[in-house]
Amino acid sequence: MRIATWNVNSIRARLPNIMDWISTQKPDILLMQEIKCETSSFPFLEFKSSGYEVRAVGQKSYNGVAIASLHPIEDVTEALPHSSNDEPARYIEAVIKGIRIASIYLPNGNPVSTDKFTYKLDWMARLKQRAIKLLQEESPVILGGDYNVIPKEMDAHDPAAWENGALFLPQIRAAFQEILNLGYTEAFRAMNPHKLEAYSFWDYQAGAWQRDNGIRIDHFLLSPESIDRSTSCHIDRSPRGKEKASDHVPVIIDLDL
DNA sequence: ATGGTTGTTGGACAA
Repeated sequence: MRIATWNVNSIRARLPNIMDWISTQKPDILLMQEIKCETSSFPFLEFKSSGYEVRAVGQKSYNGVAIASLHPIEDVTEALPHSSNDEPARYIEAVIKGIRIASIYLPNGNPVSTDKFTYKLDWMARLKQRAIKLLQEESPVILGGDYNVIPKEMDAHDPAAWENGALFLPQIRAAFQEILNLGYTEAFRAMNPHKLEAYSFWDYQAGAWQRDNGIRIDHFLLSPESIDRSTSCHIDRSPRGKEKASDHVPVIIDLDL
């Protein structure tokens, strides 16, 4: 079982790249973030022709998350608990082959001195509550997506450039660590403890990709029941070098099921 | 310090 997460930065702008990647990697499940379209505008037919069922929750212009799967998607939840009606489209959760799996687009939180930062903290607190609830099922849980969190210094090419930002401030890293402390494992670092220059995002600006000035902010958090079944986790940076690339690349996890 | 880029849109805003 192969599961990938990818912030695609517009599903419509990225469709050829995504279809190309899917046809070679053939993930059983692909979690997507920043589809940047309303749910009704999602290119469901293109995915269906590649064998994928898709459940999406979108909105006009911004945000939006989706789950594409070769296997039946059941028991879909389209928002975090305690969301308001006008909540941005940042969370979708479902059950696939007995795995409870979520596609997460955690708020960026910048600028730090605005309500965007407090919204990020509030969102992380609500995610923690959901994570607690899901652990109680004592079954495989996989929370994948763009967390907008750089966990450690080693996860940034230039940590100093990020130290006062909402992706790396101690308060944010602590909130991320709180979720791990519940009993979740951040799969990439657990399975590649010393790997350096393993990034999942490079800004479009200032030649960040050419300089390998990246950060690792796209993560898989696994419950004990799912980390026990995982065999590897890696990042495929190759899509970042293509024409019309997203600024993020896919993170892939393989499981024995 | 500023600007550098991309996407959605048709001017900012978000990242």
